[in-house]
Amino acid sequence: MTLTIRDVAKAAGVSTATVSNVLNKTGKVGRKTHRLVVSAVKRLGYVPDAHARHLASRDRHRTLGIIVSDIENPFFPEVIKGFELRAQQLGYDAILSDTNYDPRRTRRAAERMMEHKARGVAIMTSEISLRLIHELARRKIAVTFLDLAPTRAYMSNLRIDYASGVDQIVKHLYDLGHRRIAFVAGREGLKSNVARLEAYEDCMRRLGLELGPILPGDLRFEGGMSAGLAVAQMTPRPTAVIAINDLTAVGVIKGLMNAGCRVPQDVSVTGFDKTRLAEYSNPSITTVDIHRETLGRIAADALHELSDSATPNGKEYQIGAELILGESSGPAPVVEP
Amino acid sequence: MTLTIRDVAKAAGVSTATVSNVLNKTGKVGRKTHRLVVSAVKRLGYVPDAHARHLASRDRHRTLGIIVSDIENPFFPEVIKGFELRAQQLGYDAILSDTNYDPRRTRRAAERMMEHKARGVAIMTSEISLRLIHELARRKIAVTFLDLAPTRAYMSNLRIDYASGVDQIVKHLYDLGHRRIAFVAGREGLKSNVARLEAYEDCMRRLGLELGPILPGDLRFEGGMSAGLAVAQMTPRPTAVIAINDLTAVGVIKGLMNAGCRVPQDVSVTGFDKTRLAEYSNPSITTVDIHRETLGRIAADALHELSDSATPNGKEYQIGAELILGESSGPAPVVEP
DNA sequence: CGAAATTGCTTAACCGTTTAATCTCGCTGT
DNA sequence: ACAGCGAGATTAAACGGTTAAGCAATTTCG
Repeated sequence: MTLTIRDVAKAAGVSTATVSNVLNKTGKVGRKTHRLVVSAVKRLGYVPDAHARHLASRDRHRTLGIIVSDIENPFFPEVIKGFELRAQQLGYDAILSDTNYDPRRTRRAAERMMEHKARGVAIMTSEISLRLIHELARRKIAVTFLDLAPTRAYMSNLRIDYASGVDQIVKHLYDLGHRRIAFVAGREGLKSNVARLEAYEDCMRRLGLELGPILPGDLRFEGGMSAGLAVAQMTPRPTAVIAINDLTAVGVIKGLMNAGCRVPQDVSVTGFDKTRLAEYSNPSITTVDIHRETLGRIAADALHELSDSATPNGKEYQIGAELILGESSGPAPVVEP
Repeated sequence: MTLTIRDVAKAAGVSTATVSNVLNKTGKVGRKTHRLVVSAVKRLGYVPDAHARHLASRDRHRTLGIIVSDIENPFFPEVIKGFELRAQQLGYDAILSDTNYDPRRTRRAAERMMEHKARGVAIMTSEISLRLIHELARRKIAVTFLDLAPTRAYMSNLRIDYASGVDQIVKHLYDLGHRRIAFVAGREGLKSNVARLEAYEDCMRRLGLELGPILPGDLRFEGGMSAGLAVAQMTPRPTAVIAINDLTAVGVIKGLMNAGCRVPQDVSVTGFDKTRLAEYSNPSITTVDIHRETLGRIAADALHELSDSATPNGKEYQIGAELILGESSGPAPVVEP
């Protein structure tokens, strides 16, 4: 019924093996025959069956998977894009699963990767159980994690250089004359958030500055807004606020403005992650870009390397971060007498 | 080497057919044997090979594809989410391809769908050639389009109700007392943009209003900003601006503000699409939500229906739109003497 | 009680490719 | 003229499942 390699073989007057050799460019086919086959393929509009291919050749055709927690989170699409592009370049078929923060769907996602006989899986969510990780390891499926520790066999770790990002922000503010620098935190459970907070504390200490007030946040607009309101009423008031992410920063700005503070004239505000929000909010936000597309690309590279080498030792990769200047940060206000 | 159904069969002391029947819940297996098999599967940690499954049973295991032009465009992630979720519920495996507006990659995407023997493909990009569409049709692969016409066999169309969305915006502004309402356009080639412009003209006419100035835009921040500047300098100045999308609206607001206009006291501004931008920009934007997740869900449903029925007649589906009130629109300023 | 129907399981062919092993020639070199 | 050799093609056995057909044991029923 469906068009198979046999139909092509018949049409070209050769065997299926020859057609296969042409399709896979093994170079074992003579010029004349090659032309015959190619033209038959064209004429019939033949497209090989991916499943049959995968099944018959465990090595030539491979797939790489990526599991994200929430495709709606603007962090991920760029990562996915980088991942897919690189995977494609390396000759892999890429499949994506979204867990939606749901353990059941996370389990399904991992199963899907196994079912599809993925060579490697980039796990871009922290909500994954050890059981699943072990199951992947047992099948010798390469894995990359995001900001997690376990660099064991078949596992590499992608570390985002939050410290450097935070350093750049703090130094930027310091250079602008800010000394009282507040911090609006995110969720305590999240490694990435904790890392940023620690980097902040670290950097402040190194600069010999007193730790500014550390306010709670929720990674959302609302949390930022109440933090902004709180900051506006402090005495002495911090002259700068470092928010855990852009969305929080937008909230902080709104809160400050509602309380009558000008940004950045009275208070400077910075974000993190360089979302579109940072660029288009009003004022635009000074933030940190953590090369997400690069992250995706490196994940693919890492998986490729792991699954390719005979001795699959995990590595640690660093993803850089870069300060992006916006309108939300400016010189510290001159001290009142 | 890899764990196969034969290993499970051996471990459970039954035939592979029985294992298969248990796995597929055909109900042809006795209770005792069933338990035996299930426990063997658990014990060994067996996961069936998706490729072999697909190959062996062309009907039980099916996949649905979705092709988007740019996963970074915040419009798509939600659509994808709705699509994947529904596809999963209907028992399909969903695969995604991103074309990045590149015809070559669009071609690859379509080929991938054919290789994977997708039952249906939701095409969420307008950059697709007729050749490709015909190739899909020839293979009897169901297809859904976005705002395109050709409702033929194996093809359904998803129509976003832009008219209703625009109507709601115009009426909302009208009710607020606005009479001079400008429009900032997008790209001329895009159906969706044209539809919005036409709906605007239509609605203005029905309300007996003079068509406000129609300014060029580029779907981007910059275009919006220069439009905003332009509007600020007009006499008489429009009291409201309808932007083709949220990003443009943000630009318009920035432009207006830079020119000394207050939003919404002097000029009201509205967007379209309800992106995060609308919610978090300052002021937040009055916009139109076009239920994207629903769009994805309906796409999956449509494909399911097409590929399932014996007479695959294309249908037309409507996706609703809903006005979302923000801070960027308010009562028209009182007319100066 | 024996034939017929039902239940539960196995056997083996098949899905559409790839690929190792094998075969067929036309050439080379002696 | 002939053994030896490649290049180029074919044959057939996988790959890991599904499923129609067949068979054995048990149940149903006249």
